[in-house]
Amino acid sequence: MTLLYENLLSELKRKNIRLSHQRLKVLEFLAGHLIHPTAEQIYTGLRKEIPTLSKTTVYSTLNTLVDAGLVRVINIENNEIRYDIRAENHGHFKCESCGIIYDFDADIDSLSSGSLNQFEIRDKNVYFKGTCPMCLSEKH
Amino acid sequence: MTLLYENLLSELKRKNIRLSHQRLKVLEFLAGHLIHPTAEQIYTGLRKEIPTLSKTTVYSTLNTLVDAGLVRVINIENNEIRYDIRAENHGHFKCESCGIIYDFDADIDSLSSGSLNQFEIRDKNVYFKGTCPMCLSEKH
DNA sequence: AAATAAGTCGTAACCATTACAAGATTGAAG
DNA sequence: CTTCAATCTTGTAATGGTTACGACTTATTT
Repeated sequence: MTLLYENLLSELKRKNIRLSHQRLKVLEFLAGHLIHPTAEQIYTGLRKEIPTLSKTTVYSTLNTLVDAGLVRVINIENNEIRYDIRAENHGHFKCESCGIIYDFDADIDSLSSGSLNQFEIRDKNVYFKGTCPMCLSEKH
Repeated sequence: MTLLYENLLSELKRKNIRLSHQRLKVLEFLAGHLIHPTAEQIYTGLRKEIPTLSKTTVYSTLNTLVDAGLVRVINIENNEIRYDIRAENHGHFKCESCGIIYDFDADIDSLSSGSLNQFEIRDKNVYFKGTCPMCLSEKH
């Protein structure tokens, strides 16, 4: 995790993005809470340490990090954006009962079929929906 | 296409969903315009024939059809819901330049890895983003 | 034909996200 | 260290797609 965090910092420096206090804290939160949080969750989580933090800053920082390629957007529901710092190829499973988003290994690259060979692909996403084992067992 | 439409109607009857004028028109629009439209586009498209149509009805109808399993929601951007009537397993490619969403064949079922064998999967989605050939050629 | 259920409609509310402008911070140059 | 311009942060207000709600209309049942 520390390694991940260090890599992110050098990546920011390389792209000439200032390492402000707020940005570092947002990155730290993402690296330390691999729960695909919403902007609201990040905001609430950081307010303890930074009482003056503004929600606008969280959104603005996240957009900056997404543009820089350090953070990925997860669009599963249309009424909330989730953010993910993990870069490796993986899919997301959202439990419709508890709302938790799980990572799962998926060979996404093997999907790109020949019918898209004239297209410039910049981003690949896979998500499933259903019920997680924990919620399944509670239904008894 | 007519075949598709007929199948949808019998499916609605089977589920005891009334075949109101508005619902038939929404279905007809979806079957006749395979462009993954927004609710707004459906609303605008149908107002010519049904001047009294309400946007609320379009949303309500779409939600009914989605719950009945006849229509699928496509969440790619967080600020618009797109609707798709095609049922077969396929992925979506959204061009970030012109906004068009293309279908492409993808063996989505081959993705479900073993790490999800305790999960109840109800819905699988794959979408890519990038630039389509048309927009690529215009960049010259 | 009356009664009950379901569907439609318009308006208003909701709420996550963004726009904007003023004030604060940062990093580089001298 | 100081200055200065560029960038970043903040709060408030706006945006806009979607939903809640209540009145009215249409369909189905008895």
